[in-house]
Amino acid sequence: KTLLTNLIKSAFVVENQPCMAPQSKMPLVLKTSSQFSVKPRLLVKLPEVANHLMKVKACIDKSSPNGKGYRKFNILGTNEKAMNMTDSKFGGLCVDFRHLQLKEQKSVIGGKGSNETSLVVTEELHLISFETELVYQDLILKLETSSLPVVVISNASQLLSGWASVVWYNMLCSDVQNMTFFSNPPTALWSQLSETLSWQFSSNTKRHLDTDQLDMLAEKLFGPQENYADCYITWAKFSKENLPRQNFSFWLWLQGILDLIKKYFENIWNDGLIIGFVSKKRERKLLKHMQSGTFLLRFSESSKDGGITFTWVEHLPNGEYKIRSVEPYTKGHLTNIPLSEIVRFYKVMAEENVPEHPLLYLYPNIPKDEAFGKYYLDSDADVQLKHNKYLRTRLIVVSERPSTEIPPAMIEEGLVDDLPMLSATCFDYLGFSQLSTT
Amino acid sequence: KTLLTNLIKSAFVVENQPCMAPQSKMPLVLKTSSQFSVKPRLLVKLPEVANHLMKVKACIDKSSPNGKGYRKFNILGTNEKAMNMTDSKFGGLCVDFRHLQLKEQKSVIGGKGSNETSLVVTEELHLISFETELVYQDLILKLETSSLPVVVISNASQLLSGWASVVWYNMLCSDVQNMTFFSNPPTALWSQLSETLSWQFSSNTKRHLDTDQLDMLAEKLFGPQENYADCYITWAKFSKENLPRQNFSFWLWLQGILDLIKKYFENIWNDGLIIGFVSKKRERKLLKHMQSGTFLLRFSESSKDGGITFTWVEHLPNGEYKIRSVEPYTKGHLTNIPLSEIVRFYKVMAEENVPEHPLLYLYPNIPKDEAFGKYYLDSDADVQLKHNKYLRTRLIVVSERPSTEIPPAMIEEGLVDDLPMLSATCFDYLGFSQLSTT
DNA sequence: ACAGTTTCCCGTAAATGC
DNA sequence: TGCATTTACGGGAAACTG
Repeated sequence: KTLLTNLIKSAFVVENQPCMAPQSKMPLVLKTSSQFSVKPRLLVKLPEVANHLMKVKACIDKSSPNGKGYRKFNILGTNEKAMNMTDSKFGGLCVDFRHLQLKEQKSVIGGKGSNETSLVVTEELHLISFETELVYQDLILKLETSSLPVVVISNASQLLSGWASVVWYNMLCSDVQNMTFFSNPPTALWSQLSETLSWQFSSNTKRHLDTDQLDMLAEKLFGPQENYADCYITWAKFSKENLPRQNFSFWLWLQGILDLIKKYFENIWNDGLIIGFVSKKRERKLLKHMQSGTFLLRFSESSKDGGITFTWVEHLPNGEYKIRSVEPYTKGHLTNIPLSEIVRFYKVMAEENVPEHPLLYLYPNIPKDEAFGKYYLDSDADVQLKHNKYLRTRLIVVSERPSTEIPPAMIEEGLVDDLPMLSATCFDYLGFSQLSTT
Repeated sequence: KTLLTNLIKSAFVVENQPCMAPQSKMPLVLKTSSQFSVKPRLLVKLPEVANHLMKVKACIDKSSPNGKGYRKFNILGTNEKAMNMTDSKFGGLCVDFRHLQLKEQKSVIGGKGSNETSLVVTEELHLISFETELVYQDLILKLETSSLPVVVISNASQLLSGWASVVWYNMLCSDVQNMTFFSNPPTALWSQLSETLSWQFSSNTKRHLDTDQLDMLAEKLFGPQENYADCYITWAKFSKENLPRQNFSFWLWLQGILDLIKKYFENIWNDGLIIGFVSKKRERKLLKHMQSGTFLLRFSESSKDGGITFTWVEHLPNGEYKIRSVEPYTKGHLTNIPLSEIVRFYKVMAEENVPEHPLLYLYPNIPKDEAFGKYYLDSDADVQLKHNKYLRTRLIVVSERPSTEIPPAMIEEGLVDDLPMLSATCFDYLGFSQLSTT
C-alpha cells in the first residue's frame, strides 16, 4: 500500500515545463506580466479516479527560498483548474495551465540590497509548484510536484541572461531543486559546454556546430591549446564577464549570432554555407592558396547583436595576395537586404572606375550562384517595369577604394587574431563609401 | 449672489485637456491602458477657500452618452485629488491629474453591433468630467466641468484616425459638447480645412504649408479648379474613404508625411528646402527650363507611411530634355541614411561605366552643397581609418541604367498627373539596381 | 469569412531604486 | 553617482468577436 502511494506520488509530474510561448526555445524563463503555460500530469491511469474532480492549484515559491533579497511573486490568472483527459494526447489526466502571469509582490522590508548572497535577478531561481488531492477507493492522497527552477525577468532584454542560467543549471546540476545553485555555481568542462552550445544551434536551426567551429569557440575562451575537452570554464567567464575589449559576455555574443541567423539567414545557415566561427588567422590560412575570388562568411567577434562579414582572397599580378573583409553586416543592413542578395551583388567601387565583383567562389570552390542562387530574389520586377515611372532603387552597401593604398609591405600574416585592432594592417582600408541612387 | 455663484461655476475649467504625453501634439486622443494627464483649474482666486480642502473627482462619461454600442470606460489611478496652489504657475487652485488610465468596462449586453448609429470607435466621443465642492463663507457650491470630447483608442495604429476626429470636431463644432457630432458630421470649406492642415505642420514643425503646397492638396481633393476656397469636403472624403487607387485616406497620407518629416528630416523641412507637395505636372513645368542637374524634393503620393523622392532635369545634346525621379525613399531607407546624405551622394550607375552625379542645384538654382551642406555627416571617419581592419561600408541606394533605353519618342508631356501609372512614359526606366559593398 | 477592434509582446527608452 | 532593474509604450502581428 505504501508502495502504491509512493508510486502514485511520483507519477504526478510536470510534463511541459513553464514556458512563455508554446514552441519557445527558451523554457523556464518567465517574464512578469507576460503569459506562460505549464502542464502537470498524472502518469498513472486510474479510471476510478475520474469520478472525483482533481483540482490542481499552481503556486510559486510555496516553500519560500532564502528570504533575503529574493523577490516574491504571485501567480495571476486561472491558477486552479481541474485535471482532464482531453488535454492529454496519451490518455491519463493532466491540466494545461495557460494565460498564467507572474506579478512581483513588492515587499516593503528587506529590499534587494541585503548583505547575503546578492544574486542578480537572472540568477534567482524560483519554483512553480502544484498541489492536488487524489481520492482512490478509501484513500485520500495529497499530491505535490513542481517545475524545474525558473528564472523570472521583467524585460525581454534580460531573456538571454536568464536563459544562460537555465542552461548552466541543467547542464551541471543533478539535483532537481537546488535554489542556491548560483550562490556558488560549479565550473563546466569544455566537453560538456561544447555539446550544450552545439545543441543550442541544432535545437534552434537545422544545423549543429561542427568540430572546427567548436574549436574556434574553445580557442576564444581558453587560448590556443592542444586539446580543449578538459578545460574548465567558470559561470562568470561563460555569462557574466565581458569578453576582452568588448562589453558583452561570451554567451551574449553567441546568442546574438544565433538570433541573427534565425531572423535573417537560417536557410543559408542550414545549408552549411556559413563557416561562421573561424578565427581570422585560420581564415587566412584557408583562403590564401585558393583561387582569386574565393570567399567565406564569418561572424563578427565584436558585435553584441550579431554581425556577419565575408572575406575573400585576391592574388595580385606580382605574386602577392590580399585578404579582404567588409565591415560586418548587422540587423540594420539585413532588415533591408537579404544576405543572399548582398553576396550576389557585392561590388568594390573605385572612384571613377568600373565596379569590381570580388566574390566568385564560396570556399572551397563552389561558384557563388550555385551556392546562393536558390535564395536570390526573383527578378520579376521586369514585369513591373513598364508600370513604374520611377527609377528603381535598392539599398546597397558600398565602400570605395582610395587613390592611395597602404603599402603591401605592411601586410603581415598571422597577427594575433583575437586582437582585432592589431590585425588592422592585414587589410587595406578602402575609404568611404558613397551614397548613390538612380 | 446668483451672479457670484455663476461666476464661480464658470471659473472651474479644464486648463490642460486630457493628453497622453505632456507635450503631445495630439491631445484628446487617449489610449486604454496608457497613462494620461489632465489639469482642471479654478480661475478665480478666493483666499478663504484654501481653508477647505477641495477634492476634485475625475470621471468619464458621467452622463453616459447614447448607450447603444457605445463603449464604457472607467478611470484607473488617482482619480480623486485635492486642488493646490503649487501646480499652478499663475496662482489660484488647480489639480494636475497624472498617471490616469482608461480601462474598457466590458458589458455583456448590447455589443457594438447595434442597429443604431454604428460609429467606428474613433468617432465615438467621450467626456472626462470633474466634480468638486467649494465652501465659501456660508455658501456650499457644487462645481462641475468637463474636457472637450475625447476619442478613446486601444492601439497606436488608431491614433491618427482618432486625431482626425478631434481635429474635425474642433474645426467645425462650436458646441463644447456634441457627443453625436459624428452621427452626421458637417462638411468643411477648403478655406477652413487648408488653414487647419497648415496649422498641423506649423504646430509640429517650424514651417507651415505655403499657398502652392496647399493648392496642390486642394487639386488632389477637388481636381483642377479656379479657386478652391469655397469647395466643400466631407468628413468621409477627408478621413474615411481611400484615395483613388490607394488603400489609405487623404488624412492618413498627409499625416504619414508629417511623421516622416518629424522623424527623419525636420531640419531640412524647417529650412524650406522641400517643396514636397507638388504635382508631377507642375514639377515638370518648374524644372524643364532650368539648367541640367536642377532638382527638387517631392513627397510620394502612393505611400501610406510617407515617402520622399527627388526629381531632376537633364538636357540632352540634341536639345531634348528628360525629367527623372527616383523611387521614393521611405522610413526603411531613412533609418539607415539621412536624407541629406542621400542627396549628397546620389549617383546614377550605368553598367560598366563611371557613375554620374545628377543632382547639382536645388530648385531654383542653389548649389546642392550650399543647401544641404550644413547637415552632411562629419567625415571624421578619416581618423578611425587606421584602427579599422575592415573595408568601411555604408548603405546606399542604387539603380542601374539598362543598356537599352526607352525611345525618346515615348516621352510625352503633361500626362495626367494624378494617375501615376499613366505618367510612366515621362520617365526612362533605368533597370535594376545592384547590391554592392566593399 | 471577414473587418474592425483589441490584446499581446518585443525592443527601446525612460524611470526608478539601491 | 552609477548600475541594476523595472516600467512605459510604439509598432507589428496575432487573437478576438461579433
